[in-house]
Amino acid sequence: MSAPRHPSKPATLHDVAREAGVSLITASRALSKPSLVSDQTIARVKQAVEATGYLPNLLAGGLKSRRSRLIAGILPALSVAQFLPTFQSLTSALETEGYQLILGQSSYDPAREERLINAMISRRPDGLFMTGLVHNESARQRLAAAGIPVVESWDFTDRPIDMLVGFSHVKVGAAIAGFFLSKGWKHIGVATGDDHRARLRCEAFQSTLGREVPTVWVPAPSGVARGREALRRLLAIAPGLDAVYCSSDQMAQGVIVEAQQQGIRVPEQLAVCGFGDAEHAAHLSPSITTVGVEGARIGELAAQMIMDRCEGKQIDRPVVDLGFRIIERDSTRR
Amino acid sequence: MSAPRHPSKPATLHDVAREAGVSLITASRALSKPSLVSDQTIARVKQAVEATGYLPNLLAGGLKSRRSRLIAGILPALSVAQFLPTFQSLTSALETEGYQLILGQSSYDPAREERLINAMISRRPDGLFMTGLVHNESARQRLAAAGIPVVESWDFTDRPIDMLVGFSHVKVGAAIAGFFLSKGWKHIGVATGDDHRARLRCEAFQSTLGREVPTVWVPAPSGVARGREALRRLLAIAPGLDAVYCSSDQMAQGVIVEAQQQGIRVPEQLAVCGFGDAEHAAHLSPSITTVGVEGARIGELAAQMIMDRCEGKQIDRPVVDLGFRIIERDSTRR
DNA sequence: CTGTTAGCGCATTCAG
DNA sequence: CTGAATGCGCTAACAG
Repeated sequence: MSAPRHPSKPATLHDVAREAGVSLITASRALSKPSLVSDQTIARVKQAVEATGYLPNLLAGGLKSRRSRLIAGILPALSVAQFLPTFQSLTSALETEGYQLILGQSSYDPAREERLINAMISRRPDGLFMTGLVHNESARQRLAAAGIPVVESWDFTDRPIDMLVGFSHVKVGAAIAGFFLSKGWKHIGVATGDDHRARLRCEAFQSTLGREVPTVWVPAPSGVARGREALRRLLAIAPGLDAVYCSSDQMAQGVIVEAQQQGIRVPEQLAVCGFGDAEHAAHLSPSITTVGVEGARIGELAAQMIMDRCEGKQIDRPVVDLGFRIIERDSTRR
Repeated sequence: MSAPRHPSKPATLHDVAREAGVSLITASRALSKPSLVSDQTIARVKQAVEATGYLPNLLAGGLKSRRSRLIAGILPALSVAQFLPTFQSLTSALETEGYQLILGQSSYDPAREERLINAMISRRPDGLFMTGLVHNESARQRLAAAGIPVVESWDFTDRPIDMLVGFSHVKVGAAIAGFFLSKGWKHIGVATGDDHRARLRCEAFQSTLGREVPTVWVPAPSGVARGREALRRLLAIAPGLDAVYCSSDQMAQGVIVEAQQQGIRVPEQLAVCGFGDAEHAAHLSPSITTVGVEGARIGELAAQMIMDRCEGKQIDRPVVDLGFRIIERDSTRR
């Protein structure tokens, strides 16, 4: 059995000040604005910190200073590999400056997303990072009203709530279609997740092709198993298929495995293109043609923009289009 | 250019109370302890909340109530796929009860881990979730002194700081060795990450085999590219290799790809076993033999244990060994 | 069921 | 360079 523990109350700045023989505020300054305090006093205070085992209470400090040094970060789900580099670099960049990330998962559900945004605002974060755009109007207004820096990402619009770092999925879809057209492939299919951004790419892909092509939708987040399933379903409706665009590299991998399993040679008989340039894409056999996106850079830039704004700086380019590039590898070279 | 925004100050509970014509505390209770307030008053307060656009300030509430409803969660890096199901379920379970997770990345660095733990404690979280055990003695004491529920995970010891949900990597290593021995393979090699838990498995693997075997270490986190590199290095030092244990399924996949590339048939000429039962492991060709671990369950259970303790409940089983199982698939069937 | 009082731990005034 | 007073927004404790 494990019982609740009732430890002695943690030391407060008050205890430190008493131990050091200085006033509360001097202790406070010694720790957070040392330039205002004599070296001697700083030394005494630091010693008192050691002696008492003091750790500051950032909640209390934040209440008065209105700076929580907390940044909210919302993504659909941690299991979506695409966003990991973004959140990894975002979290790292924040940590080095003493900020921490509060994580929220919206599960691709707009209602949950709105509840989550409200819950986050209630924590008075100094900023908020959103994967995707906020479409819900009342959530947009709440965020605007909160008056904190907000970075939307992984998508594009000229009118973000506040700031944006991303790229256009419409352009991605069109570029992939252009690539497919340049190859002269005739029997094209699509295996795609059903989330908003994948839909944008898919629609642009088809409208650039100038026609509808056989398409299989799978629930996001799409994985290897979904990719295998998708190819089976695609072949059932389009037996002569010779090229597939997949909404993620995980799906693409599933499609490739399923093809090989069925004795269909990739790329000779079936060309496959993914999206996201996942870690493994370059190292499989065949290596996967995909769309490279600067996921880590998104997190880095967003962290910088949010923190700069927290320092009161102006942001020269509040809307950044990082673009993308098609990375041709073996899965489409024949 | 994007300038700092200066919005009208957000509504406080004070504003709500005035709008509703009740006292501050009544408004507070109407929102957080409705059973103590008449339905009529609740209705008036809720209306006032709508009218003012009020969102509670959980920082302020937490300061007084000593309940931040914040849980700290520390992992080596978000890019380590193994821990994703754990953090996904942890975050979800917490969110449904109004708790949020503060994320920290320790980068497999003990010094960073300690700084991170201190930074987290400064936020006065109601609980802390650790991936792995806390080995640093001063960090252990800090955590014990903080008096909050702490769950260590993804490893095993009889003497955790507070609570534990995990399994023994020593037993895993021994079990894999037993599996390899039962197969009668003679020319065994190891491709492993250099992190603490992978080391434990590797040592137990070799000591159960009763001898040292050719081993290639790669820096954690290990990925597909590292797996390919590892097999090349292994073959250089052990040309007759016929079975490899890999410390992750990503590594295993890399080993398999590299083998196929070199014309080595898996499993006929080279048996490959991974660890973690990643999503893709079952769906590749060949499917990957691996060690299944209840990653999502770890997060779920940990969330429950932490939240129960926050409610003052006793935890019947503060140390839970979830075990593991070897999942034999095609990559070792010959 | 409702209200009054007090204070969580700290940082921001203002004053020496 | 140091200090005293004040209050951030909210809830616990006690009273009606």
